[in-house]
Amino acid sequence: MPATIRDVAKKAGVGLGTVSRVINQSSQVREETRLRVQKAIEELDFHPSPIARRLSLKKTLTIAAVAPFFTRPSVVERLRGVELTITGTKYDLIIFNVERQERQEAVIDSLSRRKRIDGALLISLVPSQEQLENFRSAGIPLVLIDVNDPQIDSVNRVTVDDECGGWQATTHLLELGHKRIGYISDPLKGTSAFNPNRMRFEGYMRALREAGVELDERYHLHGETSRYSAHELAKTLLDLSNAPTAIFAASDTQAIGVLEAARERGLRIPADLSIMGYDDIEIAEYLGLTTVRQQLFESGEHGVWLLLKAIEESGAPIINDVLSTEVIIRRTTGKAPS
Amino acid sequence: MPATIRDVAKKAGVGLGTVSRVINQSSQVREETRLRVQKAIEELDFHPSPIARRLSLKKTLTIAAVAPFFTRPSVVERLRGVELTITGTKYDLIIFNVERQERQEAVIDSLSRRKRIDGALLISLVPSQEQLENFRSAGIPLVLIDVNDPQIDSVNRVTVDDECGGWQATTHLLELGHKRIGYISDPLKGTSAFNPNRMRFEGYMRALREAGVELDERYHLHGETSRYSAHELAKTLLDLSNAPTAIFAASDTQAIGVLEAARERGLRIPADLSIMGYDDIEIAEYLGLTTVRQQLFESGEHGVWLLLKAIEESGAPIINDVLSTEVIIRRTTGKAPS
DNA sequence: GTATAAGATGGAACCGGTTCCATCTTCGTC
DNA sequence: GACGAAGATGGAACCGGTTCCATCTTATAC
Repeated sequence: MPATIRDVAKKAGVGLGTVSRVINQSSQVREETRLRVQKAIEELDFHPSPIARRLSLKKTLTIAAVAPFFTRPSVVERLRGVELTITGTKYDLIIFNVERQERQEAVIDSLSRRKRIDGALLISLVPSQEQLENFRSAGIPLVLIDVNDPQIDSVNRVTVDDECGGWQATTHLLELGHKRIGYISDPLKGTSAFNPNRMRFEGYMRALREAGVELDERYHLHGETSRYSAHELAKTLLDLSNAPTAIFAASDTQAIGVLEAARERGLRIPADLSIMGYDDIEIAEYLGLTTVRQQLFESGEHGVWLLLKAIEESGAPIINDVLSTEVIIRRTTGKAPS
Repeated sequence: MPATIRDVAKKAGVGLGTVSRVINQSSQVREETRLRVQKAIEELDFHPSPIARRLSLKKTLTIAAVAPFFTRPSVVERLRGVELTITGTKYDLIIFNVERQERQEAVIDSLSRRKRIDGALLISLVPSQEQLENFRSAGIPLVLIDVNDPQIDSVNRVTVDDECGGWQATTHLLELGHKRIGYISDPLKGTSAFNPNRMRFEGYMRALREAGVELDERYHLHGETSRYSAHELAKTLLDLSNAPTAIFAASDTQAIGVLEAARERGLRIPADLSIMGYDDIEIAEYLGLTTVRQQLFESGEHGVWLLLKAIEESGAPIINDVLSTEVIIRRTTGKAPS
């Protein structure tokens, strides 16, 4: 039977209030008493029960992270940031994997019920207005990571400046002398209002505009997210008269499809065609893919900071923390063919 | 203020014991009373506090999974199995990421302190004898996933039949007509006693023996786990007089190094050289790498089953659950050159 | 109608902490 | 040395469930 605070009190010959004060580093204890209690704690190998503390504090000291954990490597990296940051705080982290819509609803509903968690992080998931309202009325602070929907307001968020990312990628290609730059992405107008692709595309356009390059509608193609779809779209681009000399894909996965199409056409990379991805997933390094890196790990870290602040300071302001992006230059981009 | 069980009791005009019985589906309640309580629960939107329940039950209803979460994609897949299986039970899952030795110690020590968790899953991590002893003396059931150390005994485990995997891979190559089959792996005798490579190698040898193929010592090379090291080792193999016509690498990561070496030497794959990996990581599919798939998801699933059994039936026997492997044939293996 | 067993119910005590308030010490001041 | 303020301490009450036991109801048998 593990020792309780009362056992310690008895052994040290003090009241239980005093033991509690020692555990919680209260300054209200005389040094001499503190040592005596400390000694009893060690002799009994006493460890306070986190559950009893939670009940008495009326806090769960638990934070939930909800994410489509395994579908995208980027999410794992974000979670790594979350996990590492929570360690060293007094909070426990419960991770929920959400691969399907119905599970998302079930998980979020169960979390917004009172008394299970002190706060939640939603990663790469778009909650409905109703779900947001449930959290609000339950008084559970929320932080969204990687959810850029402008409709979602008055919720703490950590987002990436995708417009800037699109601009950086395009500018990198422009600086290499490319004028005909293709763009392949997911559909810009989907049922989901959450669309980082829209922002990347805006950045792409701004870069071209700033460089005084004329826009050519034929260069922008949109299909589903898969590599296969990107593969087909890339072939369409390469078959154009005046085909692009560079292609910017809105994700590394799609860039891989483009790489395959180029290989199929016998194009040398980057001599004949430059290719840029977006995300810097693990395979990117192996493939030597030039890409745009988001601060994934840091997004998790910042998310936890925001959440802890929201939990501990009830009047904390709502923050939208926008992280910057960075071009990672590898072997798939080079000077434009002259 | 959320409703408590006492509020419900008052509202329904019953004692609190009765409410508790209704919540816990005890049969000891008259149907009529049950309905009355049910109604009060709904009207008050009452949800029992998991924390109070835990304190009173003296159970944490929490399970920990400890894993080097992000270093290997295979671990993520195992965790997926764990997470999905725990959902739907009454337990919460806390995940700990362990990337360094010192963190492993800190995490495991803190977990084996009483009263934090009801059970733990250690994934792809080798605990010390002392750590095992700590769990045992704290009465916390343990399941090891992907830890094949024969020294570790009397602990529930989910392992993979690596000997069989090695045998299957080698047999696949033998069936394609290869006689000179190289083998590249991590060092077989490391400081860590945990060595699936050893078993894979045993399987490789058994397959050769059974096929009546003579062993050639020069074909077995060992280096560190990286792709770069495998790259170098592969070149050594390919430079042999009587070079192997097939190479079996003990991991997909190492197989990628072999692929690079083959490309560097201008070898056609699989016409000139067949290559097999092990693990079936995500990139393997993209590269068309023939490999050996372990039941990763299932290993997580089985791990949870074993753990729950150990938690709920105190006399449950120790089990070592060995999962089988499967060869995934893709494009890097083919008939031996004649 | 009564005796008895079986079933349903109420609530005190408990799980192991925290906190607040009353009480007791200690110390500085004149 | 007396007095008041500040500091230290003890412990009851509480957090919100579960469980056990005593009590009350109902069903069954004769």
